[in-house]
Amino acid sequence: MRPTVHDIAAAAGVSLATVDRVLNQRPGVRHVTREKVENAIREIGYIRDVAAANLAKGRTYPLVFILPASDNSFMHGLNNEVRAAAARSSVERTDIRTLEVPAFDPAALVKVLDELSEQRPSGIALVATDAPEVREAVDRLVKDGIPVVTLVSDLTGSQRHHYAGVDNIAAGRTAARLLGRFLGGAKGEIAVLAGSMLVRDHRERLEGFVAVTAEEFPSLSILPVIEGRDDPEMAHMLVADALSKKSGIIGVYSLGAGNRGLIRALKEKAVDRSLTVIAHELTAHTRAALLDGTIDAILNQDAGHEVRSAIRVLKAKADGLPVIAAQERIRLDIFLKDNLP
Amino acid sequence: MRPTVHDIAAAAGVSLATVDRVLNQRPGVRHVTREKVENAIREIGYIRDVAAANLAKGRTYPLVFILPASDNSFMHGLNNEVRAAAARSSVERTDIRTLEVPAFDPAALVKVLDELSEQRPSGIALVATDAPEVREAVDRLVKDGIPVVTLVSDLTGSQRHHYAGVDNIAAGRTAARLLGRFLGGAKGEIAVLAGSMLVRDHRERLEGFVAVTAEEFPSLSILPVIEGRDDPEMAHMLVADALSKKSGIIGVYSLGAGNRGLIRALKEKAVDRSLTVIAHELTAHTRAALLDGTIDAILNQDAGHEVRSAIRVLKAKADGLPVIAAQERIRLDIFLKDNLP
DNA sequence: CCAAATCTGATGTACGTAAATCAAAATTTG
DNA sequence: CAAATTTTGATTTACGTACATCAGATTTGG
Repeated sequence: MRPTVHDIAAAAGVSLATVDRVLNQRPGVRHVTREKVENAIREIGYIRDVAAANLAKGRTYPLVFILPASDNSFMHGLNNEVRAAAARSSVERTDIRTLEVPAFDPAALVKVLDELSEQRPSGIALVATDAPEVREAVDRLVKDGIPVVTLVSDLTGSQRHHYAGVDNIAAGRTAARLLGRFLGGAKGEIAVLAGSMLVRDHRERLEGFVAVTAEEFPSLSILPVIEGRDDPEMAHMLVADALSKKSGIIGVYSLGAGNRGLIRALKEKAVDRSLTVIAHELTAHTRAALLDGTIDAILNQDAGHEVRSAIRVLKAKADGLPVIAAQERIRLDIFLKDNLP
Repeated sequence: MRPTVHDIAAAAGVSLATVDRVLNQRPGVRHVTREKVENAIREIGYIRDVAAANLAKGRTYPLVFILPASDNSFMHGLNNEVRAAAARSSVERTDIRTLEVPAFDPAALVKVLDELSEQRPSGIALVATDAPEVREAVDRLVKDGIPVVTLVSDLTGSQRHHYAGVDNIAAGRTAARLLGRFLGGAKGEIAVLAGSMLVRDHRERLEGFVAVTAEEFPSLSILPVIEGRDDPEMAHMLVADALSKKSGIIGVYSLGAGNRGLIRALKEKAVDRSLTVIAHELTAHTRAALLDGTIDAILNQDAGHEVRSAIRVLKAKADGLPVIAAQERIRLDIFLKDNLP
């Protein structure tokens, strides 16, 4: 049988009330007594029954998700997953609130973060915009003892407790190797479509992609990055233009959102050419394009896993509990035609 | 606030005791009264607080994992993950026992399953051997109300509640497409190394592999399957032999275990040839081979996820709770050099 | 219509922890 | 050394559910 608070009291030779004071760091316990209790806890290997504790406390975990107000499939999907998690709130004792902030706007994000520090939620998950002032705001929250996890896009150098997202450098490298291998040593140009070089995840994907292409596939040359702002219309225009002008393009890497426009451009301009195309994020559009052969592979991060992982980690941190690292690692999904979910 | 049993009692105009009798399907409630209570439950949207219920019951979930006594890295890994889960037992209220049965031995498996039906554990997870008598034994357990999930290898046609493993046909198809694309239209022979055609997962992988190769890469011809019994020594011998005799081999698909032997054979016999190799299961050996270029891609199923998923599902089924389907889907990991964990 | 059988209500205890109250003991301070 | 202060103990209630007991009510069969 698992030891209880009573066992601690007996082992330490103190009363239940004192054990409670120590466990919940309430004042009114002499240093020596506190140590006696702490030793007893260690010796008998007591683990707090979180379920019982939460029941007694009537505890819920107020969590806040801060998402960018971007109008693309991926962010919609992410939003849906947060909503789905919120629907499970009563069972999971969470109370999830979503805040939308303008995309690519560090100041707005900082403002929201600072306001949250007043309300002291049990935890905060945010899609980070990579800027020094955001880093500082996050560090302030962490210093205040509020668990913070970054979602999808990390904030390197900050004190955030955890990052629930994929390794974007690895993603870019993987894309490069897939593209290189699929092209089988052919010589030609590669077009790269990104959202914006101002977001860290896109920069990292590009970095990885360029590195592996240069190292291992020297016959491929990467054209200057096309920045489509994750906007289908813009992506369509820019890609169509590039395909018209450059006849040497044999491959495309789309590392951001706005793939709807890319796919349209490919269908218009490249029916006769056999381009090899790798894109990010599995959506209805990219899925169809993968199935009809317009796209050759899709790299994906599972928004549902990211959201659930963020919640698990935030709850664990709020309770000072350990997390299962392997479980919280967000994997890069590689989809070919054959292994679509 | 979330409704409680008291709210049901008030809403239905009955006593707490009657509500309890209905909720826990105890006898002594007239049909009309039962319906009144059930309606109230539905109307106020009552959800049982599982944590409180488990606390009151002092409930633990005795779970049994039945694993084949195979001496390969994957099964060792699976075993370790079960042990790791068992170590978390006190926190998760589980009581996990592992039973080892001889591999590929339906009779032994059936015997164990039938014995378990006496002990009535909260749930059973098994690596299924594909045979009619096993199917029947599983169906008997399910009929008895014991939750059963298959692990790694499914038991199609049985009544098992869930399968915690990858889609092996999709895995085979994916391997074929990767291999075909990596080979870029070259003409030649493909060697396939399997454990045994008596296990369903291997059969399915082969089936998927053959289908896609035939459909989409007609320039590749698949040699008769080499059955290495998941044994490194045997695999080494057979593969070395094949490589010596067949100079037309340009690719290898290893769909089972025993990759240690395969890798050794490749290093001995194919240093001068540029073979494209795809293997299953990420182990220390295959990882090293991927990094040094001996293997080009690894398809993997994450044993840790499979075990944790099986536990979650078994607990949920034992409580009659729903599962998050997307969360329990075991994904096929594709590893290249660049996205290794 | 009455006894027997069946159903329902009222009540109390338990699970492991949190949190509060009040009394008693120990310690510190003047 | 007494008073003030701090520390500790004892006890109670609560969280939401499970489960048992016993008394009272209702229904059923003869």
